[in-house]
Amino acid sequence: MSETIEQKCLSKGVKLTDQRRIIAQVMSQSSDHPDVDELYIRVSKIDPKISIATVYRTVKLFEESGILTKHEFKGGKARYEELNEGHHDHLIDVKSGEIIEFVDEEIEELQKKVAEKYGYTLVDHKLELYGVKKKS
Amino acid sequence: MSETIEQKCLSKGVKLTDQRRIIAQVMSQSSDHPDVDELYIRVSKIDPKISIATVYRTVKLFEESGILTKHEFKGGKARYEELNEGHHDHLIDVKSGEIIEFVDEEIEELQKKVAEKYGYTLVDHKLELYGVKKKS
DNA sequence: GTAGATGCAAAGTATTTGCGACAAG
DNA sequence: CTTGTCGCAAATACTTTGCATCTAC
Repeated sequence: MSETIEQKCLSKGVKLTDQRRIIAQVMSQSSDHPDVDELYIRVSKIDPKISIATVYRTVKLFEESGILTKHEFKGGKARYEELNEGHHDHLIDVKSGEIIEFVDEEIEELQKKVAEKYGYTLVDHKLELYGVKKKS
Repeated sequence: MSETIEQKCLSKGVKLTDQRRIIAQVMSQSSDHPDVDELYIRVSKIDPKISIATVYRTVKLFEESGILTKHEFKGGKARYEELNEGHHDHLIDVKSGEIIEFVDEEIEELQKKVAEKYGYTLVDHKLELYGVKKKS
């Protein structure tokens, strides 16, 4: 287990409020990739007085602080995920919406090479695979 | 040169109106990846009476008909591009916003393999590289 | 004590839709 | 003719913001 979100807030100078603590806790416990509405529903169960504006403000702040990462998958709302040391990409089941995380070093390397080829240094990338489950 | 957008409309049974013809023409002549606002500005120069609702309806229709393809790059509005036989991905200059199209067969292959590995058939994918230009 | 965070409601964006008038096939 | 399209404005969906109040440090 790496640093908790609370520890990250401290080390990055992000003030810790009750609301932020709750949002951090919910995100840590979410292994899916909730959108803001879903996150709001989950935090509301812990503290019903939290407003959706605070949830929006907090995910944005956490994203800027490198605590969460934002995904904009096809045709939907922005979804968030805790950012850990291990980078990964996503394989999305187009039928069920299920998301599988994967890492492929070979692809990562090739991406860098492609950027180099055009005279760029890769600073970020987005790879999403959309698939249908095979009959087995 | 492959089929024109107008030809594609005919073969796909999409009714051709003046507005659609103009939008098709503008998209054909656009080598960048305009968003709806930008597209609206361009078509308005040809026919100022076209409404933005029609532009939205048309790009959606063209997308569903496989004539245009939609991109949702980071933190921006949806942008459209004419869909040709040649598939490609995008390398985006994070400073200037410039977009470079590229193809890398090796990456394409690896993507299929990754999907297979998890028991999926790849139906679509999205690969965007974000980079900064190297000093030369 | 003070700078920054919160809740609320109002304001912004981007996009979609209902409807009566109109045009393509 | 008849079905589908257009323009308009209103509606929707998601996200941001102004402001008065409150809270972490």
